[in-house]
Amino acid sequence: MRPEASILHLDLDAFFASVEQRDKPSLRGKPVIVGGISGRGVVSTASYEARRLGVHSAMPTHEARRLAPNAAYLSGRFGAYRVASRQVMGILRQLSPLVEPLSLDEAFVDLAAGHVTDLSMEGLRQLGAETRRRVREVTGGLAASVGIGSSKFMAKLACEEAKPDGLVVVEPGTEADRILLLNVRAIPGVGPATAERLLRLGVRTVADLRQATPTELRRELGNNTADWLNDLAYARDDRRVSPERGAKSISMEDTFAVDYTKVDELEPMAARDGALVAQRLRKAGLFARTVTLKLRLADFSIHTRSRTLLGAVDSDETISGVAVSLLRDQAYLVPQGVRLLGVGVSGFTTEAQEALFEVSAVRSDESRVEIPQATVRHPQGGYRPGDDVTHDEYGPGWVWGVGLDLVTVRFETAQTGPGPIRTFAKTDPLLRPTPVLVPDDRDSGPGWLEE
DNA sequence: TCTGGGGTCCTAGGACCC
DNA sequence: TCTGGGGTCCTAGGACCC
Repeated sequence: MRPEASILHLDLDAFFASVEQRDKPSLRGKPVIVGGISGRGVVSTASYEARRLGVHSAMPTHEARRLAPNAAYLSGRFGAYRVASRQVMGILRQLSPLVEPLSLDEAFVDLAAGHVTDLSMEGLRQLGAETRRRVREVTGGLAASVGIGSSKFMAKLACEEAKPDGLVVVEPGTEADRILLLNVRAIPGVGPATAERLLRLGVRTVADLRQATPTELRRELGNNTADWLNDLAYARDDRRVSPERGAKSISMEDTFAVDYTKVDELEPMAARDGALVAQRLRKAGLFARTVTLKLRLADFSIHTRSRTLLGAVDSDETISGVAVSLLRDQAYLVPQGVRLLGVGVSGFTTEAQEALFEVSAVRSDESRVEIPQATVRHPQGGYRPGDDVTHDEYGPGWVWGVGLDLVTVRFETAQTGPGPIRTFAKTDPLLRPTPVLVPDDRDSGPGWLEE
């Protein structure tokens, strides 16, 4: 905790859904849901109109469809989200070089390390308002909420309080009183499991937390969590804003439309995900020593196997080979039904340390597995709801609906106002996906998130 | 037609080393 | 000879976040 309120937290409101409403005028003021739109998908972001119907992030999409049958269901356009994110981070970096992005739509800023000199309450309110105004202007209309306080904890809570589309500055000295009535679930880092344990101690609110004895907290939660919670109960938090933390792992996973029960069917998936991960690794200029294979079974249990190699690698063949080998180690689980398979790498270095015998060990020990093309990821091929398309006659639009052979397009853009709908054959030579404007994405961060 | 796809951090036990 | 302690690396699982 600092003597002055010099940490700012910014969060874009209903980020993905807001970008969609910005670029699709006919969706403004309507419920919009971005997320997995297939049978086993979940909601990533719901617009505020959809939230009013009871839809929220992490909710299974089929449930959302029941609550909001008339909402627009979109897969998401990550290129567009990255562009907006980059614009916002740019605005924040003008306040201070110390910007810590937490995801595409959220960041901390250390104002004391920057060019901001007036840290008075009035000065901070102006700064917050101006930042929100700039975000709206530069991104073409996106709403951001801002919280400012004397620690990361207070700034984040203030931002939460400010939503939607608001600003809260917490006056230094008032922190400990302000949080007394908060439910412990409002503390970032306290999830369902920790809340449940706390409840067993009769702890519901921050005030209850102060009443609990350190001994019983430690017994129930372990020393680390107990001490950390005890500090937060009095709003003590001196975590620094640390920008540019390099990635520690890269992974890819897929939930299947139906469960798989045979290892042979899963091997190509493991190989493909391994190759995709290797591709991203090379793009980032990294090498990895550890490969992890993850399975989620029909009963939703998660099982991981990892192997750390003697050297750091980045080739499709090695990573795929290890992934397949790890899958074979887990083969005994497969008959229970596998609903998700994932491959991840970690233990990064910036130089190759490929130990040759390891590669050959993988090759000789494992029969070669053919690596299918990445396009398998979207087996329906081509068009997904919400995607940008261009028609030679009608111009730019977006995919409104996809049928067996047909695709329905709404011709409108951020600038046009609501536009007309037309249906085409998927194979129509005049229609094609609009090339995505992806910023070169060294600092792209996690790809998929809810707001 | 129950429950995504990224990530981060922590814990705990065993191997191994000094 | 009858019992150490610290540190690091590795693995598996779990909690949590957006």
